[in-house]
Amino acid sequence: MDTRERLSIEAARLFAQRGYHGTSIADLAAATGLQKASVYSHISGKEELLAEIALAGAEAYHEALDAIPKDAGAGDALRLALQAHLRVVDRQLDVATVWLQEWRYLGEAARRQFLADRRDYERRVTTMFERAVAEGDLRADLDVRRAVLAFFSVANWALTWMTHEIDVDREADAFWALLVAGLS
Amino acid sequence: MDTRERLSIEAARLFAQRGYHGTSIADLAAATGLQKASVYSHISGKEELLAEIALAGAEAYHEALDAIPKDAGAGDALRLALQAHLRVVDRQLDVATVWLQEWRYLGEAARRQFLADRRDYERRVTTMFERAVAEGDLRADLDVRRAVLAFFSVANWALTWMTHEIDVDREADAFWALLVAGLS
DNA sequence: CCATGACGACCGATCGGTCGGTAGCATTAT
DNA sequence: ATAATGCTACCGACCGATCGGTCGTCATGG
Repeated sequence: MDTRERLSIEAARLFAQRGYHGTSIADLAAATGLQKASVYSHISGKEELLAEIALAGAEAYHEALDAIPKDAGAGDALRLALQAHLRVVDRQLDVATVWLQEWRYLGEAARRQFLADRRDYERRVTTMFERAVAEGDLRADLDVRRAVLAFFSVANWALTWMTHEIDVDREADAFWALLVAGLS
Repeated sequence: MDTRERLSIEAARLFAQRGYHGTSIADLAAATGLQKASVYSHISGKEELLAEIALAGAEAYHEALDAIPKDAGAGDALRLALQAHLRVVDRQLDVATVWLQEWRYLGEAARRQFLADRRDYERRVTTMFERAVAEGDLRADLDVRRAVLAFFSVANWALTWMTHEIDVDREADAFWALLVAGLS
């Protein structure tokens, strides 16, 4: 693995653990076994790393949605979407953490890109809910806005309880079943 | 309002907005119209403010639960608990944000206290779920652990969409109804 | 008269970032 | 085949700015 890639990975780890402002370039250099000055042979500044990680998060979520079979039923596609989201959280926990918590420290340009990507992602899931209602897989009188919020609530809160011991796909299925069937 | 209280309020606002490490004592002094040195007439250090705000969050959540009538049915008590939580988010958005996002920068002692308070809070809600199942207000085969996680997912994700235009109690009721009835 | 709170000046440490220089290696010219 | 060249990654030393925090002083009001 080349040095540039190691910098990204270690930066994601440190940003997720100590926060963007709580991580210094000296910390990052130490974590990669470099001197501070050497870090700047690979990056133009600290914020470049944050932007890169945040956009990598968006890409991961979008790609996870892309992998859902096009011929899946609308209801089942949502179950797979929750699986896809939780898989990203599990396999790229640091990136997902930065994506959720540290994006607000992005500069103007990168922040705009981030928000656009996130809005697209939410839009795709919203469309899936609308399809599921239209196809009769979900209640006809469903409040789609709140349903989408509930979906992302569960999906994003997973950051706080996710561990590698968990069977992610099973867990996602169980949560989806709970949401679909209701508590009563 | 005395100076010490203004410091707490402005600190919560700044910590919520820019993060703990992204907020300097100079920022806080400017926000309260003081000189940096004067801030230290009221606090012993930056971390004291973070600890105070984090513990204030815990207190707010616990008090909100306390206000639920003891004679409410177990199922209805959970609806009221979601109301109570969302009311804290709405009325003390800054404190709730720090409680959720910035607590990890607490020192050892304060962190332990924070985690204990949060565990107690989760325990109280878990007990309410168990009662609701026992009393037949929720499904007998309910997976309580996942149900509690779903509850806190929705409750805590509210930070991201809460605005003062929203009728909090109605919103909480609508979300609770959605969780109880399910998506299908 | 004295306790409190505000203040300007200052502290050592660390921040993000820059500088000139060099070791190592591949490409090219002789 | 060898010497000169160019390039990349790395480094120690350093930059001005800012960090959290301290000091001695002074004004004010009970």
